[in-house]
Amino acid sequence: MMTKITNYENELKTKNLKVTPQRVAILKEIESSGHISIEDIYDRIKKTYPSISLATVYKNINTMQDAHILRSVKAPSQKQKFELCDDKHVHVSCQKCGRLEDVRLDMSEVMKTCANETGYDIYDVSTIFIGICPECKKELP
Amino acid sequence: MMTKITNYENELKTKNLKVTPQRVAILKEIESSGHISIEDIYDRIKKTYPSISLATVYKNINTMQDAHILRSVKAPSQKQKFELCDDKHVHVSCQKCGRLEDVRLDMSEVMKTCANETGYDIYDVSTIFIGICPECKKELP
DNA sequence: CTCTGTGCAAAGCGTTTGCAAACGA
DNA sequence: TCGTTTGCAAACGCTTTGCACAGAG
Repeated sequence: MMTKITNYENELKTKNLKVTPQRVAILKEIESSGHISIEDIYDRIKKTYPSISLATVYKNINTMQDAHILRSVKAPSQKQKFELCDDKHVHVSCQKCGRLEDVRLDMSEVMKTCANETGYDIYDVSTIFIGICPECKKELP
Repeated sequence: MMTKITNYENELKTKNLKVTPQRVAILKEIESSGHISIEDIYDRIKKTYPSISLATVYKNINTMQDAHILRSVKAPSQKQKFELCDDKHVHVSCQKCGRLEDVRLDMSEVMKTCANETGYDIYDVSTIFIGICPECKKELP
């Protein structure tokens, strides 16, 4: 079975990016959390890699976004978070507690409809459902 | 026929917000443009209302967002923009030229599916399709 | 009259940049 | 070795805040 490290290495090499411990650490944090903010990535990596700089995290997030390895998710009134591009899913955000969850929901039909209506070539879609999660519902009047 | 001004007044009064010329001007700019950034709102209003302050625009955008009169739209690698909450539509963004367009596309079925799968009460959805617009397609290899 | 909203200037914060040293290929 | 990446510190730009005054209800 292929290890994750090897996958990250291939992913980076394919895009002509060098494989550095910082980049691998960032990708590991993003994968293990699903979606995570820059500050949280930095805080977590610093525990095992104290010399890493916040600027390095920023630079790498930008580089890897440009290379379509990562993408950003932004729920209303929350920090930008990042996730791996190969995760095909939508998001649901609780307006009350702020949690952000992944939902396996196929958007390919809607993408086709949008392409037909607009004449655009559609190759991605970012979807965030806004609502109240089951836990918060219990606590409401 | 009811004027727009009256609508804005009612909208604000219903939410216990005072009707000020600044707020009405902001709402007018957002409505006429569909979606617009804070800086653009400020620049346009200043032409007819030179004394308005950027801080006032920020404060009002936040207040009216909290009151669910406005909502924000954020396409990847672009500034936050704002639109009226009563506009039910999705967005399509061209990755090449950056334009953002509205698309009348009904998401209510997808919202139901999401609610069923997650147990959330879903009351809104933010959708941005990413692609290449017809004009930019012509210029590509 | 009272409380909310406005304008200004300053502070705050997240993000980017420039540069020399370190590192990957 | 050569081009890329890192870390640091300073700079930047967007957003928020505090306060005195003005304005809406």
